[in-house]
Amino acid sequence: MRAVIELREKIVSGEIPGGTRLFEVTMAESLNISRTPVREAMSRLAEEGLLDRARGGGFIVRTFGFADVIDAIELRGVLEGTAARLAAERGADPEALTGIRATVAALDKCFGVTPQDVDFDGYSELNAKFHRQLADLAGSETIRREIDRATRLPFASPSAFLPDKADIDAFRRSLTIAQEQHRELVAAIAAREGARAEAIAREHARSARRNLDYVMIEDRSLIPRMPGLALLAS
Amino acid sequence: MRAVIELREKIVSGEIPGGTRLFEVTMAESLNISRTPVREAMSRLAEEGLLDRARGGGFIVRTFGFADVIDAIELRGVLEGTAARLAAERGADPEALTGIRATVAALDKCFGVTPQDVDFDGYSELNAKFHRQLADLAGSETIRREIDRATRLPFASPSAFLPDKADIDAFRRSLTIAQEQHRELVAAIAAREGARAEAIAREHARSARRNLDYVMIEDRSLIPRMPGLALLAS
DNA sequence: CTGAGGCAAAGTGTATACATCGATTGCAGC
DNA sequence: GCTGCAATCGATGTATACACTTTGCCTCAG
Repeated sequence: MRAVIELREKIVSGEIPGGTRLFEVTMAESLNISRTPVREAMSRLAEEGLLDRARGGGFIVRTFGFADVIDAIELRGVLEGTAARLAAERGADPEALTGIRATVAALDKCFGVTPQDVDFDGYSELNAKFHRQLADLAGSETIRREIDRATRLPFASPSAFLPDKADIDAFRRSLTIAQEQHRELVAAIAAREGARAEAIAREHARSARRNLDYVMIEDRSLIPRMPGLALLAS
Repeated sequence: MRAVIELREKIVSGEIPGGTRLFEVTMAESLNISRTPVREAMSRLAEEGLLDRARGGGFIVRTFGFADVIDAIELRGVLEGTAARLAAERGADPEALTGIRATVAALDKCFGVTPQDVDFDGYSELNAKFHRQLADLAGSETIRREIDRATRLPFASPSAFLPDKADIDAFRRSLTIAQEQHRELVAAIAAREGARAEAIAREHARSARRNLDYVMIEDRSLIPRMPGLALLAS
Protein backbone atom coordinates (compact mmCIF):
# COMPACT_ATOMS: atom_id res chain seq x y z
CA MET A 1 0.00 0.00 0.00
CA ARG A 2 2.89 2.25 0.81
CA ALA A 3 4.04 1.55 -2.75
CA VAL A 4 0.98 3.30 -4.19
CA ILE A 5 1.62 6.46 -2.21
CA GLU A 6 5.34 6.65 -2.92
CA LEU A 7 4.91 5.93 -6.62
CA ARG A 8 2.08 8.46 -6.92
CA GLU A 9 4.20 11.07 -5.22
CA LYS A 10 7.06 10.45 -7.64
CA ILE A 11 4.71 10.99 -10.55
CA VAL A 12 2.77 14.04 -9.40
CA SER A 13 5.94 15.73 -8.22
CA GLY A 14 7.36 15.30 -11.69
CA GLU A 15 10.26 13.22 -10.43
CA ILE A 16 9.23 10.57 -12.94
CA PRO A 17 8.37 12.48 -16.13
CA GLY A 18 5.54 11.65 -18.50
CA GLY A 19 6.27 9.01 -21.10
CA THR A 20 8.56 7.03 -18.81
CA ARG A 21 8.02 3.33 -18.98
CA LEU A 22 7.94 1.80 -15.54
CA PHE A 23 9.74 -1.50 -15.16
CA GLU A 24 8.58 -3.71 -12.36
CA VAL A 25 12.00 -4.93 -11.28
CA THR A 26 13.56 -1.49 -11.29
CA MET A 27 10.67 -0.02 -9.36
CA ALA A 28 10.67 -2.92 -6.91
CA GLU A 29 14.36 -2.42 -6.17
CA SER A 30 14.04 1.33 -5.76
CA LEU A 31 11.18 0.87 -3.30
CA ASN A 32 12.75 -2.15 -1.59
CA ILE A 33 9.73 -4.35 -2.08
CA SER A 34 8.91 -7.23 -4.38
CA ARG A 35 7.32 -7.06 -7.81
CA THR A 36 3.87 -8.03 -6.63
CA PRO A 37 2.94 -4.86 -4.71
CA VAL A 38 4.53 -2.82 -7.48
CA ARG A 39 2.17 -4.37 -9.99
CA GLU A 40 -0.71 -3.72 -7.64
CA ALA A 41 0.33 -0.10 -7.21
CA MET A 42 0.68 0.48 -10.93
CA SER A 43 -2.71 -1.04 -11.52
CA ARG A 44 -4.27 1.36 -9.05
CA LEU A 45 -2.50 4.37 -10.49
CA ALA A 46 -3.78 3.34 -13.91
CA GLU A 47 -7.28 3.48 -12.41
CA GLU A 48 -6.51 6.97 -11.17
CA GLY A 49 -5.43 7.97 -14.65
CA LEU A 50 -1.80 8.65 -13.85
CA LEU A 51 -0.55 5.63 -15.78
CA ASP A 52 -1.45 4.03 -19.08
CA ARG A 53 -1.22 0.36 -19.80
CA ALA A 54 1.34 -0.19 -22.53
CA ARG A 55 0.72 -2.57 -25.39
CA GLY A 56 2.33 -5.88 -24.62
CA GLY A 57 2.03 -5.28 -20.90
CA GLY A 58 3.65 -2.82 -18.57
CA PHE A 59 2.80 0.75 -17.71
CA ILE A 60 3.77 4.18 -18.98
CA VAL A 61 3.52 7.45 -17.06
CA ARG A 62 0.91 9.63 -18.70
CA THR A 63 2.03 12.90 -20.20
CA PHE A 64 0.03 15.99 -19.30
CA GLY A 65 0.23 19.38 -20.94
CA PHE A 66 -1.58 22.63 -20.35
CA ALA A 67 -4.22 21.62 -22.83
CA ASP A 68 -5.03 18.70 -20.54
CA VAL A 69 -5.43 21.04 -17.59
CA ILE A 70 -7.79 23.25 -19.58
CA ASP A 71 -9.80 20.27 -20.75
CA ALA A 72 -9.92 18.74 -17.30
CA ILE A 73 -11.33 21.97 -15.91
CA GLU A 74 -13.84 22.17 -18.75
CA LEU A 75 -14.81 18.55 -18.11
CA ARG A 76 -15.32 19.17 -14.43
CA GLY A 77 -17.55 22.12 -15.29
CA VAL A 78 -19.59 19.97 -17.65
CA LEU A 79 -20.00 17.16 -15.13
CA GLU A 80 -20.78 19.39 -12.18
CA GLY A 81 -23.15 21.25 -14.48
CA THR A 82 -24.90 17.98 -15.22
CA ALA A 83 -25.15 17.17 -11.53
CA ALA A 84 -26.66 20.60 -10.92
CA ARG A 85 -29.09 20.34 -13.83
CA LEU A 86 -30.26 16.86 -12.87
CA ALA A 87 -30.65 17.93 -9.26
CA ALA A 88 -32.84 20.81 -10.45
CA GLU A 89 -34.83 18.77 -12.97
CA ARG A 90 -35.39 15.75 -10.78
CA GLY A 91 -35.64 17.65 -7.54
CA ALA A 92 -32.94 17.53 -4.93
CA ASP A 93 -33.41 15.83 -1.59
CA PRO A 94 -34.51 18.55 0.92
CA GLU A 95 -32.03 17.37 3.53
CA ALA A 96 -29.19 17.49 1.02
CA LEU A 97 -30.26 21.00 0.03
CA THR A 98 -30.22 22.06 3.65
CA GLY A 99 -26.77 20.56 3.99
CA ILE A 100 -25.28 22.37 1.04
CA ARG A 101 -26.91 25.63 2.14
CA ALA A 102 -25.18 25.21 5.47
CA THR A 103 -21.88 24.85 3.66
CA VAL A 104 -22.55 28.05 1.72
CA ALA A 105 -23.32 29.84 4.98
CA ALA A 106 -20.14 28.49 6.53
CA LEU A 107 -18.18 29.71 3.50
CA ASP A 108 -19.63 33.18 4.08
CA LYS A 109 -18.01 33.24 7.48
CA CYS A 110 -14.59 32.76 5.90
CA PHE A 111 -14.81 36.32 4.60
CA GLY A 112 -13.85 38.98 7.10
CA VAL A 113 -14.76 42.65 7.22
CA THR A 114 -11.96 43.75 4.92
CA PRO A 115 -11.20 42.16 1.52
CA GLN A 116 -7.78 41.21 2.88
CA ASP A 117 -9.25 39.26 5.73
CA VAL A 118 -10.08 35.79 4.41
CA ASP A 119 -9.72 32.40 6.10
CA PHE A 120 -8.15 30.55 3.20
CA ASP A 121 -7.71 27.18 4.85
CA GLY A 122 -11.31 27.18 6.00
CA TYR A 123 -12.49 28.30 2.59
CA SER A 124 -10.50 25.61 0.83
CA GLU A 125 -11.86 22.85 3.02
CA LEU A 126 -15.46 24.06 2.82
CA ASN A 127 -15.14 24.57 -0.93
CA ALA A 128 -14.15 20.93 -1.30
CA LYS A 129 -17.15 19.97 0.83
CA PHE A 130 -19.47 22.09 -1.30
CA HIS A 131 -18.36 20.35 -4.45
CA ARG A 132 -18.75 16.94 -2.85
CA GLN A 133 -22.27 17.82 -1.81
CA LEU A 134 -23.02 19.16 -5.27
CA ALA A 135 -21.92 15.89 -6.85
CA ASP A 136 -24.30 14.07 -4.51
CA LEU A 137 -27.21 16.41 -5.05
CA ALA A 138 -28.56 14.71 -8.16
CA GLY A 139 -28.83 11.46 -6.24
CA SER A 140 -27.11 9.67 -9.10
CA GLU A 141 -24.35 7.29 -8.20
CA THR A 142 -23.25 7.25 -11.85
CA ILE A 143 -22.78 11.03 -11.94
CA ARG A 144 -21.13 11.12 -8.55
CA ARG A 145 -18.60 8.49 -9.57
CA GLU A 146 -17.77 10.22 -12.80
CA ILE A 147 -17.22 13.57 -11.09
CA ASP A 148 -15.06 11.81 -8.57
CA ARG A 149 -12.98 10.25 -11.32
CA ALA A 150 -12.60 13.40 -13.39
CA THR A 151 -11.64 15.29 -10.26
CA ARG A 152 -8.97 12.90 -9.11
CA LEU A 153 -6.17 14.23 -11.26
CA PRO A 154 -4.19 16.68 -9.15
CA PHE A 155 -4.89 19.69 -11.35
CA ALA A 156 -8.58 18.91 -11.85
CA SER A 157 -9.79 19.13 -8.27
CA PRO A 158 -12.13 22.00 -7.34
CA SER A 159 -9.50 23.30 -4.95
CA ALA A 160 -6.58 22.89 -7.32
CA PHE A 161 -5.99 26.55 -8.09
CA LEU A 162 -7.10 28.08 -4.87
CA PRO A 163 -4.23 30.35 -3.86
CA ASP A 164 -2.36 28.80 -0.96
CA LYS A 165 -1.41 32.15 0.46
CA ALA A 166 -3.51 34.31 -1.83
CA ASP A 167 -1.32 37.33 -1.74
CA ILE A 168 -2.53 38.21 -5.19
CA ASP A 169 -5.41 40.62 -5.53
CA ALA A 170 -6.86 38.91 -8.60
CA PHE A 171 -7.02 35.65 -6.66
CA ARG A 172 -8.67 37.26 -3.71
CA ARG A 173 -11.32 38.80 -5.91
CA SER A 174 -12.01 35.42 -7.48
CA LEU A 175 -13.00 33.99 -4.13
CA THR A 176 -15.78 36.52 -3.70
CA ILE A 177 -17.10 35.79 -7.16
CA ALA A 178 -16.88 32.06 -6.63
CA GLN A 179 -18.83 32.29 -3.41
CA GLU A 180 -21.55 34.29 -5.16
CA GLN A 181 -21.72 31.47 -7.70
CA HIS A 182 -22.04 28.91 -4.92
CA ARG A 183 -25.02 30.79 -3.57
CA GLU A 184 -26.76 31.27 -6.92
CA LEU A 185 -26.09 27.69 -7.93
CA VAL A 186 -27.95 26.39 -4.91
CA ALA A 187 -30.73 28.89 -5.48
CA ALA A 188 -31.13 27.80 -9.10
CA ILE A 189 -31.28 24.14 -8.13
CA ALA A 190 -33.85 24.81 -5.43
CA ALA A 191 -35.93 26.81 -7.93
CA ARG A 192 -35.76 23.88 -10.39
CA GLU A 193 -34.01 26.06 -12.93
CA GLY A 194 -31.97 23.33 -14.58
CA ALA A 195 -30.47 25.27 -17.47
CA ARG A 196 -29.39 28.11 -15.22
CA ALA A 197 -27.93 25.76 -12.64
CA GLU A 198 -25.92 24.01 -15.36
CA ALA A 199 -24.66 27.31 -16.77
CA ILE A 200 -23.55 28.59 -13.37
CA ALA A 201 -21.74 25.38 -12.52
CA ARG A 202 -19.86 25.52 -15.83
CA GLU A 203 -18.92 29.13 -15.34
CA HIS A 204 -17.88 28.38 -11.79
CA ALA A 205 -15.36 25.83 -12.98
CA ARG A 206 -13.93 28.47 -15.26
CA SER A 207 -12.76 30.49 -12.28
CA ALA A 208 -10.09 27.82 -11.93
CA ARG A 209 -9.15 28.48 -15.50
CA ARG A 210 -8.94 32.20 -14.87
CA ASN A 211 -6.54 31.58 -12.02
CA LEU A 212 -4.56 29.25 -14.25
CA ASP A 213 -4.39 31.88 -16.97
CA TYR A 214 -3.18 34.42 -14.45
CA VAL A 215 -0.39 32.13 -13.34
CA MET A 216 0.59 31.31 -16.89
CA ILE A 217 0.45 34.81 -18.34
CA GLU A 218 1.03 37.24 -15.50
CA ASP A 219 3.31 35.47 -13.11
CA ARG A 220 4.85 32.17 -14.11
CA SER A 221 6.95 32.16 -10.98
CA LEU A 222 3.83 30.93 -9.18
CA ILE A 223 3.80 27.65 -11.11
CA PRO A 224 5.90 25.71 -8.61
CA ARG A 225 3.59 26.87 -5.84
CA MET A 226 0.60 25.29 -7.53
CA PRO A 227 0.41 21.69 -6.43
CA GLY A 228 -0.56 19.56 -9.39
CA LEU A 229 1.22 21.60 -12.01
CA ALA A 230 4.55 19.95 -11.24
CA LEU A 231 3.84 16.92 -13.36
CA LEU A 232 3.16 18.93 -16.50
CA ALA A 233 5.44 18.38 -19.45
CA SER A 234 7.55 21.13 -21.02
CA MET B 1 -5.71 -12.74 -19.81
CA ARG B 2 -8.30 -15.40 -20.45
CA ALA B 3 -9.32 -14.83 -16.84
CA VAL B 4 -10.43 -11.25 -17.59
CA ILE B 5 -12.68 -12.37 -20.42
CA GLU B 6 -14.26 -15.26 -18.57
CA LEU B 7 -14.84 -13.26 -15.43
CA ARG B 8 -16.26 -10.33 -17.37
CA GLU B 9 -18.61 -12.66 -19.19
CA LYS B 10 -19.84 -14.12 -15.92
CA ILE B 11 -20.63 -10.65 -14.66
CA VAL B 12 -22.28 -9.10 -17.71
CA SER B 13 -24.33 -12.24 -18.29
CA GLY B 14 -25.66 -11.92 -14.79
CA GLU B 15 -24.29 -15.31 -13.79
CA ILE B 16 -22.55 -13.55 -10.91
CA PRO B 17 -25.11 -11.09 -9.54
CA GLY B 18 -24.37 -7.62 -8.26
CA GLY B 19 -23.23 -7.36 -4.67
CA THR B 20 -21.39 -10.67 -4.77
CA ARG B 21 -18.03 -10.59 -3.11
CA LEU B 22 -15.42 -12.29 -5.22
CA PHE B 23 -12.96 -14.47 -3.36
CA GLU B 24 -9.64 -15.01 -5.03
CA VAL B 25 -9.22 -18.65 -4.05
CA THR B 26 -12.75 -19.62 -5.08
CA MET B 27 -12.44 -17.80 -8.38
CA ALA B 28 -9.00 -19.27 -9.00
CA GLU B 29 -10.32 -22.80 -8.48
CA SER B 30 -13.35 -22.27 -10.68
CA LEU B 31 -11.16 -20.95 -13.49
CA ASN B 32 -8.37 -23.49 -12.90
CA ILE B 33 -5.69 -20.86 -12.57
CA SER B 34 -3.77 -19.40 -9.68
CA ARG B 35 -4.68 -16.39 -7.58
CA THR B 36 -2.29 -14.04 -9.34
CA PRO B 37 -4.09 -13.72 -12.69
CA VAL B 38 -7.38 -13.60 -10.82
CA ARG B 39 -6.18 -10.54 -8.93
CA GLU B 40 -5.00 -9.03 -12.17
CA ALA B 41 -8.34 -9.70 -13.81
CA MET B 42 -10.33 -8.22 -10.95
CA SER B 43 -8.13 -5.16 -10.98
CA ARG B 44 -8.84 -4.63 -14.66
CA LEU B 45 -12.55 -5.14 -14.24
CA ALA B 46 -12.49 -2.58 -11.47
CA GLU B 47 -10.97 -0.17 -14.00
CA GLU B 48 -13.82 -1.00 -16.35
CA GLY B 49 -16.31 -0.19 -13.64
CA LEU B 50 -17.74 -3.68 -13.26
CA LEU B 51 -16.20 -4.25 -9.84
CA ASP B 52 -15.74 -2.12 -6.76
CA ARG B 53 -12.85 -2.45 -4.37
CA ALA B 54 -14.15 -3.53 -0.99
CA ARG B 55 -12.87 -2.02 2.23
CA GLY B 56 -10.26 -4.27 3.74
CA GLY B 57 -9.31 -5.56 0.33
CA GLY B 58 -11.09 -7.71 -2.20
CA PHE B 59 -13.68 -6.90 -4.81
CA ILE B 60 -17.46 -6.75 -5.03
CA VAL B 61 -19.53 -7.01 -8.18
CA ARG B 62 -21.21 -3.67 -8.83
CA THR B 63 -24.98 -3.58 -8.74
CA PHE B 64 -26.73 -1.87 -11.64
CA GLY B 65 -30.37 -0.86 -11.83
CA PHE B 66 -32.44 0.83 -14.51
CA ALA B 67 -31.62 4.19 -12.98
CA ASP B 68 -27.98 3.48 -13.77
CA VAL B 69 -28.82 2.73 -17.38
CA ILE B 70 -30.74 5.99 -17.68
CA ASP B 71 -27.95 7.95 -16.08
CA ALA B 72 -25.29 6.27 -18.18
CA ILE B 73 -27.18 7.24 -21.33
CA GLU B 74 -27.60 10.79 -20.05
CA LEU B 75 -23.92 10.91 -19.23
CA ARG B 76 -22.93 9.72 -22.67
CA GLY B 77 -25.15 12.42 -24.17
CA VAL B 78 -23.50 15.06 -22.03
CA LEU B 79 -19.99 13.92 -22.88
CA GLU B 80 -20.62 13.48 -26.58
CA GLY B 81 -22.35 16.85 -26.47
CA THR B 82 -19.23 18.35 -24.99
CA ALA B 83 -17.06 16.76 -27.67
CA ALA B 84 -19.39 18.19 -30.32
CA ARG B 85 -19.47 21.64 -28.76
CA LEU B 86 -15.72 21.83 -28.33
CA ALA B 87 -15.20 20.61 -31.87
CA ALA B 88 -17.48 23.41 -33.07
CA GLU B 89 -16.00 26.09 -30.83
CA ARG B 90 -12.36 25.23 -31.37
CA GLY B 91 -12.77 24.17 -34.95
CA ALA B 92 -12.55 20.56 -36.01
CA ASP B 93 -9.69 19.22 -38.08
CA PRO B 94 -10.81 19.32 -41.76
CA GLU B 95 -9.60 15.79 -42.39
CA ALA B 96 -11.49 14.48 -39.40
CA LEU B 97 -14.60 16.28 -40.63
CA THR B 98 -14.21 14.68 -44.04
CA GLY B 99 -13.83 11.32 -42.34
CA ILE B 100 -16.98 11.60 -40.25
CA ARG B 101 -18.91 12.89 -43.28
CA ALA B 102 -17.86 9.76 -45.12
CA THR B 103 -19.23 7.68 -42.27
CA VAL B 104 -22.54 9.53 -42.46
CA ALA B 105 -22.66 8.89 -46.20
CA ALA B 106 -21.91 5.22 -45.64
CA LEU B 107 -24.68 5.06 -43.07
CA ASP B 108 -27.07 6.46 -45.68
CA LYS B 109 -26.36 3.45 -47.85
CA CYS B 110 -27.60 1.13 -45.10
CA PHE B 111 -31.11 2.33 -45.79
CA GLY B 112 -32.84 0.62 -48.70
CA VAL B 113 -35.71 1.81 -50.82
CA THR B 114 -38.40 0.54 -48.47
CA PRO B 115 -38.49 1.27 -44.74
CA GLN B 116 -38.22 -2.47 -44.13
CA ASP B 117 -34.99 -2.73 -46.02
CA VAL B 118 -32.19 -1.79 -43.65
CA ASP B 119 -28.72 -3.28 -43.28
CA PHE B 120 -28.65 -3.53 -39.52
CA ASP B 121 -25.22 -5.06 -39.12
CA GLY B 122 -23.68 -2.44 -41.36
CA TYR B 123 -25.56 0.32 -39.57
CA SER B 124 -24.47 -0.91 -36.18
CA GLU B 125 -20.82 -1.04 -37.15
CA LEU B 126 -20.84 2.35 -38.87
CA ASN B 127 -22.76 3.86 -35.98
CA ALA B 128 -20.00 2.76 -33.61
CA LYS B 129 -17.45 4.28 -35.98
CA PHE B 130 -19.39 7.56 -36.13
CA HIS B 131 -19.37 7.85 -32.36
CA ARG B 132 -15.68 7.05 -32.20
CA GLN B 133 -14.97 9.76 -34.74
CA LEU B 134 -17.19 12.19 -32.86
CA ALA B 135 -15.24 11.59 -29.65
CA ASP B 136 -12.04 12.37 -31.55
CA LEU B 137 -13.39 15.46 -33.29
CA ALA B 138 -12.63 17.89 -30.49
CA GLY B 139 -9.00 16.84 -30.62
CA SER B 140 -9.02 16.48 -26.85
CA GLU B 141 -7.46 13.35 -25.43
CA THR B 142 -9.12 14.09 -22.09
CA ILE B 143 -12.59 14.16 -23.60
CA ARG B 144 -11.94 11.14 -25.78
CA ARG B 145 -10.80 9.09 -22.80
CA GLU B 146 -13.75 10.07 -20.71
CA ILE B 147 -16.24 9.18 -23.43
CA ASP B 148 -14.45 5.90 -23.85
CA ARG B 149 -14.73 5.19 -20.14
CA ALA B 150 -18.36 6.18 -19.80
CA THR B 151 -19.17 4.09 -22.85
CA ARG B 152 -17.48 0.94 -21.68
CA LEU B 153 -20.31 -0.37 -19.56
CA PRO B 154 -22.30 -2.78 -21.69
CA PHE B 155 -25.52 -0.79 -21.56
CA ALA B 156 -23.87 2.58 -22.15
CA SER B 157 -22.37 1.98 -25.57
CA PRO B 158 -23.82 3.92 -28.51
CA SER B 159 -24.88 0.66 -30.09
CA ALA B 160 -26.31 -0.84 -26.92
CA PHE B 161 -29.97 -0.57 -27.81
CA LEU B 162 -29.80 -0.96 -31.51
CA PRO B 163 -32.29 -3.69 -32.28
CA ASP B 164 -30.45 -6.86 -33.22
CA LYS B 165 -33.16 -7.98 -35.58
CA ALA B 166 -35.22 -4.81 -35.52
CA ASP B 167 -38.53 -6.44 -36.19
CA ILE B 168 -40.19 -3.65 -34.28
CA ASP B 169 -41.54 -0.70 -36.22
CA ALA B 170 -40.72 1.80 -33.50
CA PHE B 171 -37.10 0.68 -33.59
CA ARG B 172 -36.89 0.92 -37.33
CA ARG B 173 -38.24 4.46 -37.23
CA SER B 174 -35.66 5.40 -34.64
CA LEU B 175 -32.86 4.54 -37.04
CA THR B 176 -34.06 7.08 -39.58
CA ILE B 177 -34.28 9.77 -36.93
CA ALA B 178 -30.88 8.89 -35.54
CA GLN B 179 -29.30 9.14 -38.96
CA GLU B 180 -30.85 12.57 -39.47
CA GLN B 181 -29.27 13.58 -36.17
CA HIS B 182 -25.89 12.27 -37.33
CA ARG B 183 -26.12 14.48 -40.38
CA GLU B 184 -27.25 17.63 -38.56
CA LEU B 185 -24.69 17.10 -35.84
CA VAL B 186 -21.85 17.17 -38.33
CA ALA B 187 -23.39 20.17 -40.07
CA ALA B 188 -23.64 22.08 -36.79
CA ILE B 189 -20.03 21.34 -35.91
CA ALA B 190 -18.84 22.42 -39.35
CA ALA B 191 -20.87 25.64 -39.02
CA ARG B 192 -19.24 26.30 -35.62
CA GLU B 193 -22.66 26.19 -33.96
CA GLY B 194 -21.49 24.87 -30.61
CA ALA B 195 -24.71 25.11 -28.64
CA ARG B 196 -26.72 23.44 -31.39
CA ALA B 197 -24.16 20.69 -31.81
CA GLU B 198 -24.25 20.01 -28.09
CA ALA B 199 -28.03 19.93 -28.01
CA ILE B 200 -28.25 17.52 -30.94
CA ALA B 201 -25.69 15.16 -29.45
CA ARG B 202 -27.61 15.08 -26.19
CA GLU B 203 -30.88 14.45 -27.91
CA HIS B 204 -29.25 11.78 -30.04
CA ALA B 205 -28.23 9.83 -26.97
CA ARG B 206 -31.83 9.96 -25.85
CA SER B 207 -32.88 7.77 -28.74
CA ALA B 208 -31.23 4.96 -26.81
CA ARG B 209 -33.41 5.88 -23.90
CA ARG B 210 -36.51 5.83 -26.07
CA ASN B 211 -35.68 2.32 -27.18
CA LEU B 212 -35.06 1.36 -23.58
CA ASP B 213 -38.42 2.80 -22.56
CA TYR B 214 -40.10 0.85 -25.33
CA VAL B 215 -38.54 -2.37 -24.14
CA MET B 216 -39.46 -1.68 -20.53
CA ILE B 217 -43.00 -0.48 -21.05
CA GLU B 218 -44.27 -2.04 -24.26
CA ASP B 219 -42.54 -5.36 -24.51
CA ARG B 220 -40.51 -6.60 -21.58
CA SER B 221 -39.98 -9.92 -23.33
CA LEU B 222 -37.28 -8.17 -25.34
CA ILE B 223 -35.10 -7.61 -22.27
CA PRO B 224 -33.13 -10.85 -22.60
CA ARG B 225 -32.39 -10.00 -26.23
CA MET B 226 -30.72 -6.76 -25.24
CA PRO B 227 -27.10 -7.51 -24.52
CA GLY B 228 -26.03 -5.54 -21.50
CA LEU B 229 -29.34 -5.62 -19.71
CA ALA B 230 -28.67 -9.10 -18.35
CA LEU B 231 -26.55 -7.84 -15.48
CA LEU B 232 -29.26 -5.55 -14.14
CA ALA B 233 -30.57 -6.24 -10.66
CA SER B 234 -34.22 -7.02 -9.87
C1' DC C 1 -27.61 -11.38 30.54
C1' DT C 2 -24.54 -8.38 28.26
C1' DG C 3 -20.29 -6.64 26.82
C1' DA C 4 -15.54 -6.98 25.98
C1' DG C 5 -11.53 -9.38 24.88
C1' DG C 6 -9.09 -12.92 22.78
C1' DC C 7 -8.64 -16.70 19.66
C1' DA C 8 -9.22 -19.00 15.44
C1' DA C 9 -10.10 -19.19 10.66
C1' DA C 10 -10.49 -17.19 6.34
C1' DG C 11 -8.79 -14.09 2.99
C1' DT C 12 -5.82 -10.83 1.18
C1' DG C 13 -0.85 -8.84 0.99
C1' DT C 14 3.88 -10.09 -0.12
C1' DA C 15 7.92 -12.56 -1.69
C1' DT C 16 10.07 -15.39 -4.90
C1' DA C 17 10.89 -18.96 -8.29
C1' DC C 18 9.62 -20.44 -12.75
C1' DA C 19 7.33 -19.98 -17.42
C1' DT C 20 6.36 -17.56 -21.46
C1' DC C 21 6.38 -14.05 -24.76
C1' DG C 22 8.53 -10.55 -27.54
C1' DA C 23 12.21 -8.08 -29.35
C1' DT C 24 16.69 -7.51 -30.81
C1' DT C 25 20.91 -9.05 -32.41
C1' DG C 26 24.03 -12.02 -34.63
C1' DC C 27 25.05 -15.52 -37.76
C1' DA C 28 24.54 -17.99 -41.87
C1' DG C 29 23.00 -18.71 -46.39
C1' DC C 30 21.58 -16.94 -50.61
C1' DG D 1 25.39 -7.18 -48.92
C1' DC D 2 20.92 -8.23 -47.66
C1' DT D 3 17.50 -11.14 -45.79
C1' DG D 4 15.72 -14.57 -42.92
C1' DC D 5 15.97 -17.54 -39.09
C1' DA D 6 17.36 -18.69 -34.67
C1' DA D 7 19.04 -17.85 -30.17
C1' DT D 8 19.43 -15.13 -26.22
C1' DC D 9 18.19 -11.55 -23.14
C1' DG D 10 14.96 -8.99 -20.77
C1' DA D 11 10.50 -8.14 -19.39
C1' DT D 12 5.95 -9.47 -17.97
C1' DG D 13 2.67 -13.53 -16.84
C1' DT D 14 1.89 -17.33 -13.57
C1' DA D 15 2.23 -20.41 -9.64
C1' DT D 16 2.83 -21.10 -4.91
C1' DA D 17 4.36 -20.64 -0.17
C1' DC D 18 4.25 -17.73 3.66
C1' DA D 19 2.91 -13.55 6.49
C1' DC D 20 -0.30 -10.45 8.18
C1' DT D 21 -4.78 -8.39 8.81
C1' DT D 22 -9.39 -8.61 9.67
C1' DT D 23 -13.58 -10.49 11.19
C1' DG D 24 -16.68 -13.30 13.56
C1' DC D 25 -17.54 -16.22 17.23
C1' DC D 26 -16.91 -17.94 21.71
C1' DT D 27 -15.83 -17.51 26.34
C1' DC D 28 -15.30 -15.31 30.57
C1' DA D 29 -16.08 -11.71 33.68
C1' DG D 30 -18.83 -8.08 35.53
